[in-house]
Amino acid sequence: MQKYQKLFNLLNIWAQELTHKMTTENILKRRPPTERPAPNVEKRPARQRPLHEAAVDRLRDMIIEGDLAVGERLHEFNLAEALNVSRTPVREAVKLLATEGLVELLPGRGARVAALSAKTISELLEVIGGIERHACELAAERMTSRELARLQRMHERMALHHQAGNLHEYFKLNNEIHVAIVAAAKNAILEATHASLILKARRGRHAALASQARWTEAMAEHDLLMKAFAERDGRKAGEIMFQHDLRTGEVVRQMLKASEGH
Amino acid sequence: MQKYQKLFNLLNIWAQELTHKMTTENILKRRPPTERPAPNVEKRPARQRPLHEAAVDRLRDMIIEGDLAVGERLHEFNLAEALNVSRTPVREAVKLLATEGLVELLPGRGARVAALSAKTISELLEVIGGIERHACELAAERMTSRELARLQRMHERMALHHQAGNLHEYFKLNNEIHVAIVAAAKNAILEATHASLILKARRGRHAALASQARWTEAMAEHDLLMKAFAERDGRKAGEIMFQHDLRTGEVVRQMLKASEGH
DNA sequence: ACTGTAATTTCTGCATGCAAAAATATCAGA
DNA sequence: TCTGATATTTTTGCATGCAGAAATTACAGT
Repeated sequence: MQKYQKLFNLLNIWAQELTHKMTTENILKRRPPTERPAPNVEKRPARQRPLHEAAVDRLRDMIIEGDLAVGERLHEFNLAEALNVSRTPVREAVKLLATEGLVELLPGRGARVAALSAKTISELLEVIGGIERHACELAAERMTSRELARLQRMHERMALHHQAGNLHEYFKLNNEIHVAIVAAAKNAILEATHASLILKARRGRHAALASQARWTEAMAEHDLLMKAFAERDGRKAGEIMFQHDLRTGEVVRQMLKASEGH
Repeated sequence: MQKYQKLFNLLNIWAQELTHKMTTENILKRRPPTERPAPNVEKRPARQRPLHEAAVDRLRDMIIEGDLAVGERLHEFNLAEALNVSRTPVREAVKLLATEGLVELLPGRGARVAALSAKTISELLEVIGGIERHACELAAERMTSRELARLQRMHERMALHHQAGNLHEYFKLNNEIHVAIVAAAKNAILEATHASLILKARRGRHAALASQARWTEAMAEHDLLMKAFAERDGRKAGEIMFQHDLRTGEVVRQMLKASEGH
C-alpha cells in the first residue's frame, strides 16, 4: 500500500549519502578496458522487448479480463510493483491505454478504468459493423482465390466447433474470420482501425458468450456471408456482415444493460 | 547537440554534493506551518495543462506542418530543449504519436517521423470515405432539423468562400462540415475514430490545397450532398460522400506520387 | 455527533541519474 | 587508402528523486 514512501525515500538518501563518493569516483575513473569484456559476458539482461510495451499488454489484459474493476483507480506505484518495473513504463502504458479508451485520465489524479456502458458497446459494434461492411465490399473485389479458399476452410472448421458445442474454439475462429476478411480488403489503415476497435469490444465479448440462441443465429448468418463471398457479391456480403454485427451488438447491449441494472 | 552531457551531469553531481546535506536537513526539519503560507503566495506555477499533452500537440503540429522532415530522427534531448520540458513528457508524447502513426518507433533507437506515402494517404482516404459514408447514413436518420439547418448555413458560407476564391477559409469550413456530419451520426466512437483518421490525413492536406480543378468539382459534390440530406436520403448522401472522398484521395495521391518521384 | 480547518500522508507529474546499447570517431595493420 | 578492431561519445530506456496537489486523517469548536 506504499505506506511511508517518503520515509522510505529518506532512508535511501542516507544510504546513498554513504556510498555517494564512491559512486562518483567510479564514474571518474572509468573501468580500464582490459577488464571490461570478462564481466560483461556473464551478464544477461536478456531484454529485447521494451518494458513499456509489455506493461501495456499486461495492463490491457488485466482490464479486459476484469482483473481491474471498472472505475478502479490505477496506482502507479502498486502497478509498478505488480509488474515488477518502475513507475516510468507504467506511466507510459497508462497513457497509451487512455488513447485506446480503456482507461480514463483524471488530470492531476492519475487514471481509472473506463466504464464500458451498454451504450458504448452498442456504438462500438455499430462502428465495427460499418468497417466490416466496407471490408466485405473491398475484400470481395480484392481477395485472391487462395484467400477465399482459406476463409471457406476456416468457416467449415467453425461450423464443426458449433456442432460440437465447443463455444470457446468457435469464438476464436469467429474472430479470426472477421480479422481475415478485413485483411483481405488489402488496406493497412482499415486493418489497424478495425483491430483497435475489436480490442475494445473484447471487453464486452464475454457477455455475448452466454447467449446460446444468438450462437445458432450467428452461425446461419456466417453461412450466408460465405455464400455471398463465393459469388463475389461484396454489396450483399457487406449488408449481411453489417446486420450480423448490429445484432451481436444488440445482444451484448441487453446483457450489459441487465447486469448494469442489477 | 548535447555534447558532453555526461560531463554536464557530473558537474551537477558535484554541485548537488555540496548542497546535499542542507537539502536532507530541509526534508527532515519540515518548514514550520507559520511561514508556509507566505512564500507560497508569490509562487505561480500556473500550470493547469499537463506538459505531456502540450508536448503531443506541439510535436504533432511540427510533424504535420513539416517542421520535422519525414524520416528525421526524434532526439529526446533536443526536443525536450526545444519544448522547454524534460525528456519524460517528450518520451510520453512520442509514444502517443506512435500509436497515431505519425512516428515510427525504432526499438532501442528512439523514433523517427513516419513516412507518408502516396499509398498510405490513399488508404487513409478510403477508410475515411467508408466512415463518412456510414456517418451520412446515420446522420440522415438521426440529425435534428436544427443540425440540418446549421449544416446548410455552413455549406452556404463555404460556397461564398469558394466564389471569393478564399481557399484557406473554404478548406476550414469544408473540414468543419465533414466533422459536423459525423457528429450528427450521434455515435461517439464513430466520431473519435473519424477524428483520429482526419488528423493523420491532415499531413497530406496541403497537397490537395494546390488543385484548383478539384476545388470546383468538390464544391459541386458538396451541393449534391446537401440536396441528399435535405431529402433525408442517407443512402444517397453516403454514396456521394464516399465518392467525394475517393476522388480527393486520388488527387492527393497523385500529387504525393509526383513529389515522391522528384 | 457534525462541520470546517489544519496536519499528515499518499500520489502524481515532471526532472534527472545512470547503465547499457547504438552511433561515431580513432587508429593500427593490410 | 581501405578495413576492421577498439575506444569514445551520444542516446536511449528505465529507475528514482522531489515538489506540490490531492486525499486522508486528526481535531477543535459548535
